[in-house]
Order: sequence, then structure tokens, then C-alpha cells
Amino acid sequence: MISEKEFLDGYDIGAFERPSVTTDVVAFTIRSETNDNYRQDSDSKLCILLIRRGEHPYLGRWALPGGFLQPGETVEQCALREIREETGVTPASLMPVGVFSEPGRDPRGWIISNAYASVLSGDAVRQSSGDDAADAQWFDLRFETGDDGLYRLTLRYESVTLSAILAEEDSRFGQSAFRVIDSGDLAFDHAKIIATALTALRSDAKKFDAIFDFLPETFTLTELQKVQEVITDITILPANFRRKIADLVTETGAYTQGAGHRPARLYRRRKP
Amino acid sequence: MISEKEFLDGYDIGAFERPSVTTDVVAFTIRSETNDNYRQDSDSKLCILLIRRGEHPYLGRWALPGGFLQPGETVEQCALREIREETGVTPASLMPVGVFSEPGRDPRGWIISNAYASVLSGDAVRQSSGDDAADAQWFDLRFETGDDGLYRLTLRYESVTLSAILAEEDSRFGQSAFRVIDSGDLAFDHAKIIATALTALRSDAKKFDAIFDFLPETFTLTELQKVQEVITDITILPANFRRKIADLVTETGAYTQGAGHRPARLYRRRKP
DNA sequence: CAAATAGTGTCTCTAAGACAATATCAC
DNA sequence: GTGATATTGTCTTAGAGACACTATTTG
Repeated sequence: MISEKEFLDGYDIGAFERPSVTTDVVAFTIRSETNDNYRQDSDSKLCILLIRRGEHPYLGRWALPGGFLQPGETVEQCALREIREETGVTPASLMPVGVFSEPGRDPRGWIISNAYASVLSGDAVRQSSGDDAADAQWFDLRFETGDDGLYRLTLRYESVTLSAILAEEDSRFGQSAFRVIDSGDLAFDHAKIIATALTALRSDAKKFDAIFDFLPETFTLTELQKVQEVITDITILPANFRRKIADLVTETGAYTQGAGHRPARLYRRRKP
Repeated sequence: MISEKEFLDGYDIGAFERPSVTTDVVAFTIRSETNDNYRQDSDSKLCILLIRRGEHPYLGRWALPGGFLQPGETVEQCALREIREETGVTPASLMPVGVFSEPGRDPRGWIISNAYASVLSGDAVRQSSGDDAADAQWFDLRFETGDDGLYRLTLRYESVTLSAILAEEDSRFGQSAFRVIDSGDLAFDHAKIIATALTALRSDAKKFDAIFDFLPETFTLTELQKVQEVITDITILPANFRRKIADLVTETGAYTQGAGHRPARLYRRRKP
């Protein structure tokens, strides 16, 4: 019998065929649209970051930011690195979405993807944009059910519109799985990844889990509520929302100014 | 500019270094202990399956069942295959636990693991046991917090006791992360995987998500309640439990027999 | 009948939802 | 004052938890 050291010295890790491992990130942010009424607060929209592919395969198509896992890093570190490279911002949160390993999902060969969702504060994104290449863009996102039970995912940036159709496969353990019926010109199986990530984000937002990360350090309760509503597509009465998050925030003592209406208290997330 | 076909024909997927990819499965079941009182119902315990390693590394130590991902299969299929190979049973559920990719977690080299939790009905396991090798055993499982905020994971099978110590790292998005302080003789980072899987199972059990899979097709409400209590370690009054699951089950019309006390209605899970 | 589990009715309390009312700024 | 948002109070209702009580079997 050989020792463990002898075994390891002689171990050939290349004896088995290995897949390539990538990480894809669905980076969410919320952007406000300027309003013509100086008194009215601006509208908000949920966006995700897409990259226009500069090489084969899917040359010229839009895809999620992502890349190959490198030796010495964890998949989480890889995801953070990708986001930083594309946006210059380190995301506040990184939420696992799932592993996508279906054979044939990448024409280059055996490639499995670890998908993460991350949330960037709209503020941070606005400040660090500019050095962006024109092939990285934030797309407005909509995700709706039709009468036929199918889901329609619509991504829009200026004149570019991508529209994918998906069917819900099954949804055990809180996680939904989707099947792509029409990829709507998105690269790879990224329509599926985006749908899965959004579903995960929505269920977290219901529990107030991810919503703080969309906002800067201090925020008003109305801003916070709007974040939740934009994500979940569910409106709730302000009085009730305030009661529910009361324990998760603390007052800063400061107020908003010059908004054309009554100023609002600024809050900060309370450490639990 | 070359075409996509030309690109793919010339693509060398081996140009980058790749990790090996494995799947590890935490297979749960519930076993009942025979009681000396003929009237009293048997006690139940939560168990997981461990395999005694027959080769380096960690030769002779206990480890989770698992194996390398093979070309042409998804990680979920790989997990199911591993469970089937070790138990002869196809699990009712397969729940993603996380990806473990920390450098150095496997002495053989760069190996990342996709962990799944699965639930087997105690019935099915009992029927198909016997052809088991002696190196696959069901261990009783306990997982408790101490006063110091550390967690103690205890696994026991006959005279073998494995006892690991873990610290909770952070717990965003409902998923807890643990750091191993003492692996308690478990192979690799499997103490961490087990702790993470159990935490995930517990939170699912609270929502009645996984508890049905522990039982055969038909069951009594008391059995169902006991399953939940064994997993979550939280007891609840029978009257209240019945109210809460009322919508998730249907009566079969049949009753239990010969239990030394009043017979119980048999129920079946209601398809939603 | 005794021991043990099966099953029901109902009270209380909390939290969610609905609604109404009041407060405060910029212009 | 007007238009907008901010903030609070309270009524109603749904559901969780606690308790007390009744029902049914086997030995």
C-alpha cells in the first residue's frame, strides 16, 4: 500500500476529460428617468448589463458578462472580477443563481457556467460609467407572463430590442427553472439565465434581502419602497411598507432638500 | 473576418487550464428506532449517507458520495447517478446546495464541487439496502449551536462518531456559509457541505417543501409532522400543524391498522 | 378501563392590508 | 394657496400559536 503522499505525487489529474468552467453574471441596477414635471419624482426602471460579443461564437450578439474560471480563484471571486472589469464597480451583493451544464449549451464544447446575480447601486454605476466601451450597455428589462402561460423577457436599449420567450419548467425549492422557446437573439442560453436570476431576485426582494444594495448609503423610505416595487412588480401601500421595514433601518437625522415637496427623512440600513 | 464555423473548427478548448468538476451529494433520510413499548410510536432520526474512502486521498475517512462529472451529462444527472449507484434508489428530490471552489479544497489539485441535497424515503432505503457495501453507511446527524456561537455537527453510526466544529460565516440570501474549524475526520471540506445542506433543508422544511419526500406515497399527518420536527428541531402543536398543511394533502379514505391506539387517516400529497 | 395516539373547536395575539387624515416643503 | 410627496393612526381581517376537549383503537 502506498502512502497518501506517494499517491498524490503520482496522481494525474489530466487522466479524465474535464469541462471548461465559466461564470456569468446578471448585473442589476435601477436607473431613474428624468421627468418633465419638476415636482414629480423620477420614474425608475430595472436594468441589466449586456455585452456585445466581439468574437465568435455569437459574434455581434448581446451576452451576459462572464469569463473563464482561473486557477487560484473561487467562482465567486471570478464573478466579482468580471463585474469589476466591465463596470469598474464592485457589487454590493452576489447571489447564486444556479449551474448551467446542459450538453450543447456552448458551441465551443463542454463548458458549464456558474451564474450569479449581483446588484449595483444606481449611484455607483452613474459615477463610473464613461470609460465603458460602447459594447457594454445597460438594458431596460421586462419579464411578464402571457395568457398562454409563457413568459416574455424583453430587453431594450435605445433602438435595440431583444425579446425572448420562455416556458416555466418546474419550480421546486423556491427556484424556478425555465426552458427557452425563443432566445430573442441573446447569446448562448443567457435568456434562461436572466429569467432564473430575475426570479431569484424577485423572491429575495420580497424578503427585503437585496433591495438595500440598489441604493446609496442613505436613502428615503419612498426610494426604498420604489426599488422593491420595480423589482417585484407589486405595489403596496406606503403606510404598510413603512411598518414592515421599520426594524431594518435607522434614521440618520438628515433630510432630503429641494425636491419641490415635503422633505423626507434619510435612513440607513440597520446592521442586524 | 472568419465565419463562425471556421472559428469553431479552429477553436482549441484545451488552450486554457481547466478544473476538474465533481458533484457531491448529501443524501438525507429518516429512520425510525424500534421502541420497547408496543403502544408507543417509534422515534425518528435524521440520517445522511457517508462512504468510507477506499483510496487516497483521505483513505479510510468518511466522505460524501460523489464523483466526477462525465461528458454529456448535467451536474444534476451526475448527482442522481451517484445516489443511484450508492443506494439503488432514485431520490425524490434534488436540491442545489452550492458550489465549492476554494483553492486547496482537494489535495489532488484544482477540483470544484457542485453540492446537492437529496431526500430519500425511509421506506425505499430500507427495501433496497442489503446489497450495500459495508463502506456505505447511514449516520445519525445532529447539528447544534453552542454558547460560543459555534456549530457542532455530530455524525454517529454504531461505534463511529465524527464530530466537526464550524463557524457561521455570513448568511445573505437565505443561504448560510460556514467555515470549518475542526473537520472531525470528515474528508475534504465535506463538513462544510453537510452543514450548508442541512441549513438549506431546514429552511425548505419550514415551508413544507421537502418533507413529503421523506415519506412513502401515503402517510398519516402525525408522521408528516414528525418529519418536519426531526428536520427543523422545532415542535409545533398538532392542531396548528394540521391547519397549516390542510391544503397540501388529500385524504385517501384508508386508515392505519393495529398500532395499539386509535387508527389514523392516511393522506396523499396534493398536486398543486 | 388504561394507555396511547387521532382529531376538533375556539380564544388570543400579531401582522398584513385598506383607508383616512394630517404635515410640510417649493413655487 | 396649490401640487406634490411624507408620515401617522386605526379599522379590519387572515393566520399563527396555545389550550381544552372529544374520539377510537388494542390489550
